Amino acid sequence: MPVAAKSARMRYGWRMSSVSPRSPETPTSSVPAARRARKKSKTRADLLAAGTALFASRGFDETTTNDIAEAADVSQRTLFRHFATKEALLYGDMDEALDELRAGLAGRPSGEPVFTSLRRSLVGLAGNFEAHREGRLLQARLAAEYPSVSAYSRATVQLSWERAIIEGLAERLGEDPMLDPRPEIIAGATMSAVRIATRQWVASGGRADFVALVDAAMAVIPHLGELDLEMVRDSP
Amino acid sequence: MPVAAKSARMRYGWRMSSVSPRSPETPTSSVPAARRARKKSKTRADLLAAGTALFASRGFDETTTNDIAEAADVSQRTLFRHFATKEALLYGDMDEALDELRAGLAGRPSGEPVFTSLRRSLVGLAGNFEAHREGRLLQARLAAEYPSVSAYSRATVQLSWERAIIEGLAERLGEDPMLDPRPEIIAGATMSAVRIATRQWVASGGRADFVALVDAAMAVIPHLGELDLEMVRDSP
DNA sequence: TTGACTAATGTCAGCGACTGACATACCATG
DNA sequence: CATGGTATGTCAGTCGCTGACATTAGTCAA
Repeated sequence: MPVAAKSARMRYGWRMSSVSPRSPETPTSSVPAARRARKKSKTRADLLAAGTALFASRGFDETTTNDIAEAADVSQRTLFRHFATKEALLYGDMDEALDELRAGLAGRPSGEPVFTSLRRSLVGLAGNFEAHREGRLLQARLAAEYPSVSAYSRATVQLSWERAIIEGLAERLGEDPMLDPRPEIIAGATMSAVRIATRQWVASGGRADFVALVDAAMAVIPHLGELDLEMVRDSP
Repeated sequence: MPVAAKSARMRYGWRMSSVSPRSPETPTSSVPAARRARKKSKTRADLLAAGTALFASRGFDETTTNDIAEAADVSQRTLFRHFATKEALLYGDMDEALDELRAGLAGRPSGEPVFTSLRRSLVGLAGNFEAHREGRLLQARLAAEYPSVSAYSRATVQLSWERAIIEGLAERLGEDPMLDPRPEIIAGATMSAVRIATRQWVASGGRADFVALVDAAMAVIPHLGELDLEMVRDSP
């Protein structure tokens, strides 16, 4: 029961391309010259599995990178060749989610209203969360307990989503995101919506409907302007 | 010229209350029993000054915490008693900005429209930036160059502002921020506006009018709803 | 003034994330 | 099979950061 961990680390975490395990072509035959890639993928997958298991049972700070490497039967050095940081290892399966988000945004029909496109794209993210419920819940719980995990989530994982949204929206709007502030502003509001939805989803133990939660939070964005007229809070 | 630093560290950074240097009561007399506090403040100030100077001349990763401690003529252990992390030392003068933001929000008249309150409160932040131009520019430049600094800025500094805004808005709206998503959504959009404004301000070398920049970015928030109707981007 | 009390600092040993350098094993390819 | 490149192992080292304990020095009451 590490009391909100008094310490922890974090580095950024980008780079490291190495394609995710994915389906190795076809179980057999086809392209026989891929053993090397398959072994590499396996090493990565082993590390991911070992890390997840240890983090879940012991906690984040309580697990050393050496523990993980040994559990995966590789050297610590190999671990750090696959993952830039300990945190990156915890979020090692997040690339797919990013891809789905990007693809979702890019795939929306041209004439569709912006917020509709955004909401529909987030369905992809939501689906990914439900498809990896246990892993996502673990990540969320560790982020709630360990500051370094929380920081990594915000500064790396969520930032990558935000950037994907900014680029996707700018593309749809046909504007340069460095000149038109709207994509970035919308992305900021959207990330808040995603955090709200995630928090509620985690609180429900992953049983709530993620899509509905995101939609509910997203729904308030277009109505923010109405608040500008309200003269709230007359002291009772 | 560290090429976007290949490595760096970060921990969270909260805790550590120790009041900022502020005015030590009165130059003389008054409360003579405060030498201890003054010395502590001086140590902190020395560390801050040493850190700033070294970071500016050598870079962030290129400066060790030991370098800073020695430059300030204290032990490394003392440095870490004053600042939880190396990054927290770089942002050691940011508390004032947070206080101004909080106070600004709390001090706005009750009947004032929400966005007006927010914009006026951000004037405090802007003023703080202009009052500490060199320091803020250094922080921004280091954040652009070193991932660990950027991560800390996002995950700690900006998060504290965001929380202040959420709490301030919830208070004004008389709502529980855990039930009403609007404060958090607005805060997310606002933080994007602040980042946009900061980026432009830094690009201008700190010469642009920060208040005007924030206002310009904030101005689009109430009009986000209009985007929902647009059917943009008909391929040319 | 003196003598406890305690807050601030120093010292030291150590943990653990991460890295560079070099060696080795192994798959790929002509 | 020879050649080459890539994934991995080994090892030593850096650096941020921490716990434990000793020391210094304001503080405050008698």
